[in-house]
Amino acid sequence: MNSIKEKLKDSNYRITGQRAAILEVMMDNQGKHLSAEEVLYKAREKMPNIGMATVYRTLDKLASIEVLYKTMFDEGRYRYELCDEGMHQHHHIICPSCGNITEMEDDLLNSLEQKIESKGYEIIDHDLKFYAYCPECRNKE
Amino acid sequence: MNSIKEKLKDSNYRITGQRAAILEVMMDNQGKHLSAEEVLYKAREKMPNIGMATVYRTLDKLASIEVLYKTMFDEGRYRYELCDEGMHQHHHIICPSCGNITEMEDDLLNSLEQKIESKGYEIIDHDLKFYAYCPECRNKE
DNA sequence: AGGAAACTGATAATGATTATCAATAATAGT
DNA sequence: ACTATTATTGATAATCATTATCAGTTTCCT
Ligand SMILES: [Mn+2]
Ligand SMILES: [Mn+2]
Ligand SMILES: [Zn+2]
Ligand SMILES: [Zn+2]
Repeated sequence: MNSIKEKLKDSNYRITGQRAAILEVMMDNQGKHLSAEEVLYKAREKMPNIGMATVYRTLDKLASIEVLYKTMFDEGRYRYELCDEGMHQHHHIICPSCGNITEMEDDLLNSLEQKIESKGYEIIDHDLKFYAYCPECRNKE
Repeated sequence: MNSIKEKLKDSNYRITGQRAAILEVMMDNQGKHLSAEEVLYKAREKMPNIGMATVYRTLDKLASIEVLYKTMFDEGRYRYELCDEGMHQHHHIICPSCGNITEMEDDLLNSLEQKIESKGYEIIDHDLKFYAYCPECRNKE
């Protein structure tokens, strides 16, 4: 949280009550993937007058300084979650039947990344989604 | 193209002039990632009265029977391309500086997929994007 | 050919995100 | 603490991609 405030200051971003509230929401919900609307409602519990535009602006700013990931899980809206400290984004497994999202902590993309870097690219991050029926949904068949 | 028509019939989809035109556009542009709007304009060269709604409907139908991939490259709109026959979607490398998209033919996700399947999932497909500065953009620094 | 069912284009509606702008609040320097 | 500068805010309107509606048309099976 301290390093987050430093990141904000480094980018000339001021620390306002609204931003603190949104950060709190994201930290209270680690592991979840929240939409902007969900963040708005949760933030209003701490700060009733916060507006939608501020939520969007803040989420985007926090994503731009790598405090949050901003991911689209194929439903036409972005979802946000706290970044993993110091590593690339973890992978997601999405069940096309029930919609549940599971996380995968292992990276295991080294051979692919080596191949890409050997062609002269400089990798910043990656985004890997698996579409897979989850064990529960498979049992229902 | 024959197997595509069979896939359409199997799903009770009729083969109309509009759909043929859209399929032609996608085949004329293999390797490209077209937005619905781009498909509309190219399809109108073959069939001037085709409407936007038909393009959206057709692209979605073709994606649902695995003739097309529908992918969002973080610009707020979907893009479509012909599927690779009989294999999972290839990977994409996106340059955050110039926006160019490169393809990667190697799959190389076996160890990850094994791990997921050993937990009881049934993998349908995956979607892997690398964000990486391309060789050209790196030279400009 | 005949008829059920699928399809079409024009248009309106939706829904997420972004832009605008006047009022307010956070910081840096005194 | 006071002030000037500059960033930020909330309300609102605007944008833009995608979907829904619906009456008229086309496909395709028998
Ligand atoms: Mn996650
Ligand atoms: Mn591709
Ligand atoms: Zn499931
Ligand atoms: Zn580039």
